[in-house]
Amino acid sequence: MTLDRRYLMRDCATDDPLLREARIACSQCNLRELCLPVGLSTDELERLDQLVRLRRSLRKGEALFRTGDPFSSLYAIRTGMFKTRVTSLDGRDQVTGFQMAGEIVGLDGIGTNEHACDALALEDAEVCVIPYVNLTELAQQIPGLQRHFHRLMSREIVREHGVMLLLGGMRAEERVAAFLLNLTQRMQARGFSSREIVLRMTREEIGSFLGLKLETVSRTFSRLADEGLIEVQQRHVRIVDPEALRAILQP
Amino acid sequence: MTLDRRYLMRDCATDDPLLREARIACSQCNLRELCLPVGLSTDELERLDQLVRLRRSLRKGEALFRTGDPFSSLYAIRTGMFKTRVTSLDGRDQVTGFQMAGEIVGLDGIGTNEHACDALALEDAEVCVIPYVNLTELAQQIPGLQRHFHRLMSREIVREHGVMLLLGGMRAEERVAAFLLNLTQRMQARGFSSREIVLRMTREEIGSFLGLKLETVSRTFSRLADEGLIEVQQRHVRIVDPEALRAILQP
DNA sequence: CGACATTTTGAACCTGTTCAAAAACAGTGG
DNA sequence: CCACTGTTTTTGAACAGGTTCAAAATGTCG
Repeated sequence: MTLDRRYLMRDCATDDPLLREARIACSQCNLRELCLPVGLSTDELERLDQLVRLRRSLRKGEALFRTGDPFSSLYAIRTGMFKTRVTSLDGRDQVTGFQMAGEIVGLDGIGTNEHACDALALEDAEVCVIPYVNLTELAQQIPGLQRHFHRLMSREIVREHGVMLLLGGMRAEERVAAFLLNLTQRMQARGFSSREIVLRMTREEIGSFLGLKLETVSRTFSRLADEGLIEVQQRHVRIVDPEALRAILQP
Repeated sequence: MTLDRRYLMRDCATDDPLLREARIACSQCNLRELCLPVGLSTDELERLDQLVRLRRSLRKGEALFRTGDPFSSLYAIRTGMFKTRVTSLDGRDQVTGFQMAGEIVGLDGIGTNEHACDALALEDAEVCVIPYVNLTELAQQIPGLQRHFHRLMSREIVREHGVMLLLGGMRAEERVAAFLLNLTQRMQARGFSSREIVLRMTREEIGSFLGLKLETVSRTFSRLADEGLIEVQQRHVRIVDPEALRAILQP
């Protein structure tokens, strides 16, 4: 499952209209081992191609959808990183996750037919549009797709359990270590170095995700750097001692 | 949608074997407006009856499933309250939710075919066993059921977003207020008083859910009681001033 | 009734927050 | 290309909310 790194890194910003036809089919996509097509037969994959016909390009900062938007589609991220966030009645907000290539966003909208969070592009990005009704129709015919879709949602639930564990009990240093390790792990699964990270989000966004203030995130980075576990230069983070970082999580 | 309160409160502890045949069909169940059957036609409901043929009784403290258990079924809670919790590598655990009648547990297992959390009965309880493969087969034939099942999972994701918001940013008093209001709301939807709560969990379990220590939970209860917002006698909580409680969440 | 678990309350402590200011950086337009 | 403006990041010092440790009170169950 080695992916073509150059392809993933290619410049995906375009001046094209908001929506345009998909030029690359799921069956040809090099994210197919990570994305919706996982486990489908060649035959089934071709039927999936029929479904995912639209792409959408976003500029940095643009919203893929916002809380209250009518729900119609899921989105598979092709390039770029997103954040999802919820906002409480009194205006405080909480980043609920950072999503990258091959991951699906929009599942929150199925429950009420309205999106329940904002999804914002942290950099120029491109997504495949998966109309939900078409997906369910197809899933009705392809049990494997049905099953995979359920798995996807279940994994999202389990991922959130992990975040709750982090937010509920860990201290700042543990949260930051868990965050970095999680990022490297996911980058690695996409064929990138497991040591070099380029953060696409601000300290404040990291803090919001981790339940910390931005100053605490910054200080924790500095401390980990002082101790020689990482090297930090703005948004470039180099994991110097992954083992020590892991050790923070298993005292 | 008023439910028969006496029925919900009935003593459900039995000396029956672990599993036994369901005597009450989904189509007859007075939780049908809350549970899996929501929105199904009479005809479809009868097919659901075929699927949910087993019941399981649990004693207080017993596990419905544990992390690592092979996943085979979802469970619809008929009576009794449950908690779900995850445990980190170093043994700390986090309560991820409290579930009550009409709610579905076990969705965490779909992703990996193994349960990813523990589900424990906080009191004597009874659940309907919903074999997952049968459910998906039926969902394949009944689009409405398929849709409803997706909604169920999506709502769980959104619920967890709310918990993340709570854990990430709220202070102790807000967390406790949110917890109490959420409980009353759910009790009310089940035909109970929205003012009287009997907590089925310890202060420690509440604390674990809210990301607080048990002492903090206790102190916060005491403070809210001093201020006249609630009355606390051990596990009996009476909401004296619901508006003031809500006001805590919208400063 | 007695043993054990749960809850309450107090006081000292600590981690992360708040407020503030300087430094580094990014984007803009001349 | 550089200067300029606004944003992001770093760091310091005082502060506060929640934790920790401890002990008493209350409740529960055999």
